[in-house]
Amino acid sequence: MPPTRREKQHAITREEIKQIAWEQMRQQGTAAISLRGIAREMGLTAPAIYRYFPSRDDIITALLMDAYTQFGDAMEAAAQQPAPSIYEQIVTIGLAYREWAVNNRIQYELIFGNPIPEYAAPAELTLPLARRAFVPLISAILEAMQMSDWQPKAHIPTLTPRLIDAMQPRWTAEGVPLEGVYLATRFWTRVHGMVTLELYDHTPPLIGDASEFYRLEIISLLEE
Amino acid sequence: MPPTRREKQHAITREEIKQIAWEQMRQQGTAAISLRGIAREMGLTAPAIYRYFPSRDDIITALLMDAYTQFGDAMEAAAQQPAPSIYEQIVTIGLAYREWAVNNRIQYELIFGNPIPEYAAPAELTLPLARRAFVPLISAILEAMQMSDWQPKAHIPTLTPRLIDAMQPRWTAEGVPLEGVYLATRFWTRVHGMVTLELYDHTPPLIGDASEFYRLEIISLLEE
DNA sequence: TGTACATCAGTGAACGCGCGTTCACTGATGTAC
DNA sequence: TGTACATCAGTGAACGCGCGTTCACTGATGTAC
Repeated sequence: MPPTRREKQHAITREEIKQIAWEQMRQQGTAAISLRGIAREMGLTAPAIYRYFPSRDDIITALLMDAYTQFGDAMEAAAQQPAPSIYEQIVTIGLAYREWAVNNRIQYELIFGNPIPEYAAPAELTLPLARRAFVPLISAILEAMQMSDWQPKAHIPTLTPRLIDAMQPRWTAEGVPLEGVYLATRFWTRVHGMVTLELYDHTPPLIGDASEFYRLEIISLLEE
Repeated sequence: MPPTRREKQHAITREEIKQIAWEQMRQQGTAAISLRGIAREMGLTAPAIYRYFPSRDDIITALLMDAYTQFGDAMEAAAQQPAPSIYEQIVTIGLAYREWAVNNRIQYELIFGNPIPEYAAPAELTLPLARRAFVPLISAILEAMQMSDWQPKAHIPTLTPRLIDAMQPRWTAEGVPLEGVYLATRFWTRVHGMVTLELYDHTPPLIGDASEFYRLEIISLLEE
């Protein structure tokens, strides 16, 4: 059956609550979300919010899931952009990662920044969304590794026995080559470092143009 | 004049307040520091704390300055360790960076993590300490760059006009080569990415042994 | 088309809690003679 | 060495604020006949 007018209105108000919650986080940090504050902003009393969310923590969970979904959408869209080579496709994904983070700062912070005190995300809801968001990057890297003429292959350090022992139990069942995991982790840690230091305004004073620095680094990441 | 007994006791209690504040942050996140909570933990009433700090924000500032000082000490100690080559000295500093962060998680979080809502660090106090902490790394990199046979030189991407334009106004007065700034920023962003993702438990599930992964990356960072 | 009833959005008061800060005070510790 | 006084640590009550959540309720909107 189609949604009734009441159901539509309900969905609209839910959306409005989430938008105001994001605005609060934007202004005061992710931990500053407050149910009473949202109600105040909407011209409602606090208990009214309970018509739309069973508790404050459920609002946070909804925001987190939306953030992951949007992030995953952005990654998938980047992976689907036509690229002349798998090499350039990885660059596209890398650039899209920063692009999304810069344009959705607070969402990025909620996902990867400090956890909110007293709040624990329900893994069964967020983990699948988190996995989905990283699939495009990982499969692009795995695909690239299968090409015999791909440069970076030579630059992956020889994995030490100690690291192999630590990685093996996690990945043999999945049938993923350890070098692929290593490379994906390398990619992610570098990208994440640049993005967070840019968002928290640590690198811009150093290099002025964080976007251009990022671009050069992403390219050189694959030329190594 | 030497400190009196009262002054000594005063300093001890100040120290105790800071220790309990760290413990609070450790358990609930950096934003969870509470003056009343500290007093409660010490078996005092809240106003008693005002004998030792003029306000809650001054406690945070004291913690932040201690954190920067300890961080700087660790960096300087690493730079002073004898190393067979400047290359290995940079590796030592890189390893010391992670070592300090892992052993002083909450201090690292306070310095580089989400800002605390409603709190702004007084730049005139923290900035000099922040600068000092990065001097050892930057001078090591600059020193290494002057060696004609140093490998990484070839792997710094050619800086684009756009990036040069953005960097130049910040550094020409200092007399520092832009490639050095680029390389130091690269080093820091990579190190920071690995460390934060390890601390927030994002990479350990992927690679099992974050310490070993870090070591390989630091080495390959300089071999590139 | 009009009426009777159920559903739902939102209110207002209250609960119990925690927060940073101010203020007038008590009582112990240290200092000067 | 003993006394008078100043200094300082810490108390207890209060201020005004904000928080999430529960509860009995009003009044509007939608539904069934």
